[in-house]
Amino acid sequence: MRRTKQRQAILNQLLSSDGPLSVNEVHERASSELSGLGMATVYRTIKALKDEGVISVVELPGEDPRYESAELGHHHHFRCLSCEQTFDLGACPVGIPRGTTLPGGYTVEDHSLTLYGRCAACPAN
Amino acid sequence: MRRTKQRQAILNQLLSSDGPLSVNEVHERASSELSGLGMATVYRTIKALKDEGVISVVELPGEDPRYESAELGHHHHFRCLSCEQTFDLGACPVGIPRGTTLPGGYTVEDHSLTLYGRCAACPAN
DNA sequence: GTAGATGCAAACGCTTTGCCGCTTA
DNA sequence: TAAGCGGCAAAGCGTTTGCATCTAC
Repeated sequence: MRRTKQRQAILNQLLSSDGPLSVNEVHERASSELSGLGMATVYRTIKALKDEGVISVVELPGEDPRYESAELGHHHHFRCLSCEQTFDLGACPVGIPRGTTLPGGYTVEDHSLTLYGRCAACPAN
Repeated sequence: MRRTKQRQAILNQLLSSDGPLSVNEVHERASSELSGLGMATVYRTIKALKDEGVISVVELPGEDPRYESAELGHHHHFRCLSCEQTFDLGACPVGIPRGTTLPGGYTVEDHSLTLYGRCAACPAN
């Protein structure tokens, strides 16, 4: 994979963010670093980075897919209802180990949790 | 709202399912009850039922929106990785009350949890 | 009889693809 | 200098809308 200024800008944004970014967010932020950046390039580059395993997809309920470094392990996300930014969280508060069987015969292999509320920068009202 | 056979069929499917249904799933199932049912009708009817508060939207990560009876209270969903059906779950295993503040200053108001695995009807391999 | 509902097809918005000139190694 | 990459514009695809016809009330 070639090292171009477009890819540099896109990867910069993805790796320096404190939460996963959508295609639009990447485009906005990377454009301010490199104006004229095309949308198609962002789509193609994100796809390539994903295929190479550099970034991974974060799917949140009702949101466009977001992308973040693939280095991060199992973690969940917090979405601020005020500023609509999405942040990474550390701890996992879900006490359901792999292999647990729930009433109804559902065997759990994985889970996805998203928390909603207000981030530190957004006042309570 | 008028009582037509199309709406009857659509509502039937939504209320009798044991999990939320996507627009496509509603269309498939309702079509078998009433062939010739148009996609636009399904979209329009679902929108109307939602606006009236009869059904509510269920957004799962990476999935098209699904719809289910609005009567159901706070609950979560289980997605079978084998048959790709989505089921309602009863208990909520997330021990984070509203108002909890997490490290980083995130104040939690709500959450969304989806479990993945195998349903009772799908053998382990 | 009439307002509202349906089905078809066109419009729409976002993502992907084709093409060709430009750039990196 | 040659394969890869970027930008533009066209193609795709799922959802929404306009319109004429039909139907529940």
